[in-house]
Amino acid sequence: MVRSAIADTALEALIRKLESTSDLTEEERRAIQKLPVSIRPLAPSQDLVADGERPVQCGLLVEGWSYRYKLLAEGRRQILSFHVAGDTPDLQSLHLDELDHGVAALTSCTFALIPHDSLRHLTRTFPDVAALLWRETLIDAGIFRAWIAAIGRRSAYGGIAHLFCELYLRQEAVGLAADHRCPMPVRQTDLADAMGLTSVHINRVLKEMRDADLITFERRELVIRDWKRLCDAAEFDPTYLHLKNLAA
Amino acid sequence: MVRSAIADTALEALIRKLESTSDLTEEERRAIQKLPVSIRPLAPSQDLVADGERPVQCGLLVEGWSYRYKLLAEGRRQILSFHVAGDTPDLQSLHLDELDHGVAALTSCTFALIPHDSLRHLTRTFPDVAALLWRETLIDAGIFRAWIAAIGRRSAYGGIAHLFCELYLRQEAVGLAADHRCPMPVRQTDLADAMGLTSVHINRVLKEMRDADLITFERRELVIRDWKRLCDAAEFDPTYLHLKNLAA
DNA sequence: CGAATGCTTGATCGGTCTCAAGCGAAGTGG
DNA sequence: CCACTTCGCTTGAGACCGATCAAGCATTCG
Repeated sequence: MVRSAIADTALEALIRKLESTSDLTEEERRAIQKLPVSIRPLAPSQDLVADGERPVQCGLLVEGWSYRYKLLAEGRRQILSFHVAGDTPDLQSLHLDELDHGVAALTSCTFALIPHDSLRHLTRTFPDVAALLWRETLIDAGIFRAWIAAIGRRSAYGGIAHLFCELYLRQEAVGLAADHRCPMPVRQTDLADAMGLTSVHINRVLKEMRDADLITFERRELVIRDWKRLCDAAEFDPTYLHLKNLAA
Repeated sequence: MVRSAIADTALEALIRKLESTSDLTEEERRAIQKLPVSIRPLAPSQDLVADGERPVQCGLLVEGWSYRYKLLAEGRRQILSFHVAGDTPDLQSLHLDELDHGVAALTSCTFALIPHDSLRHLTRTFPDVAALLWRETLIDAGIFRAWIAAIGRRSAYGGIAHLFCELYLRQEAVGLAADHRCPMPVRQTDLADAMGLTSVHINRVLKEMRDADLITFERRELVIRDWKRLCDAAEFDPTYLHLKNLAA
């Protein structure tokens, strides 16, 4: 386990995320800060963990974007969620041995890896910290539920709008975005695999949204030109994200 | 809190479910048995909890079927999951105050309600029990992920086949099904709202599956006439259910 | 018996897919 | 510094899966 500045930064971010919901005691904070951490940089489309693996550690995303995915026959891919700094996309491996999906880097990104052993010891010692981590996985599940409704009962237009609303708010919540603009380093094929559509159709819908002056893109950044109308198009209700400060 | 035979039965079922994964100590078992429980029968399509509510208890399904759902404009409905005896469809309310979806009865059914306070006390006292309940919610999330891939990147035929595979195995795992036949009290509209399709199309696909001699229905019971071919059509991989005894 | 509910089927429509081609930007190597 | 390749975005034409609208039928239940 290498102890580095980036490791400390990662754990600070984790603490801040947990404290955004609830207070930690000094003791709990210290215990988290003392977690052993190793750093793992990933190149775009490289796997953090593959489908079927049995990880012995959890990845905390420190920088860049990653995504969860499943592969099907004939090269079909379903993206299950996108992740930004502060997320822990394989936290569930703490209690489910075998992974039912892969986690890969969307952009170049950096993970902080925390051994299961240490996390289990932490959660056994501090039930309140366990509850907070549990809560993180529950919010994750809420995001999946919203994703199901986005794909299942929304038009392509509405579903994509919903995704944009979510990704903007999640980034705003952790200080990665403001002013209705946020990083959006996804390719149109990624959007397609997220929404269960083809990239050709994604392209046409995005053009429609641009023509409607809802959004624009500026160098891998999403610019939301009319937040209210975007939310309406998405039938967006942010409850499921369980954010404290809903500035937007 | 009424103490009744059905309450004891409900908690026994919960204990059996938790023990199917891991062992409980005598003390833990006793603590669960002592949980206060009230019984709540529901008529078909009646809500256990509505979207936006802040429950102060969790429902353990004792008998019958229920489902999670979200409503959208113009009467659109997305069903997020189906539930059978032993499931706890609003367990997440233990750590997420506001519900982001409704839970309703599909058939007449019975819930055992356990106060959050008692569950919190239990999980704080017994970290291993907390871990097991946490695990339940993680499997739930895995089911959502599978559902996303079923809707997003499978044909109607494949998606419905996937749903049937899942619902059969989940029932088999808790002793509610065997011999490739299981209760399936869902109407075609329910299937439609689960898969993001119309009931008309569901009807046609079911006819196709019957014609292919994959399945039949006998009085609200699904009969799987060719498990292997059904799994193939579904591209079904049961890993995500994390079942111990995969007889099928 | 009538009403309600859910299943079935037909005809037609439309949203999304498929196949195909062209374009621009960003590397990469000579 | 300029081919050359690669990758992602864009657009068109035609096909298809699933939606919509509509009607009839069977079963259940009051």
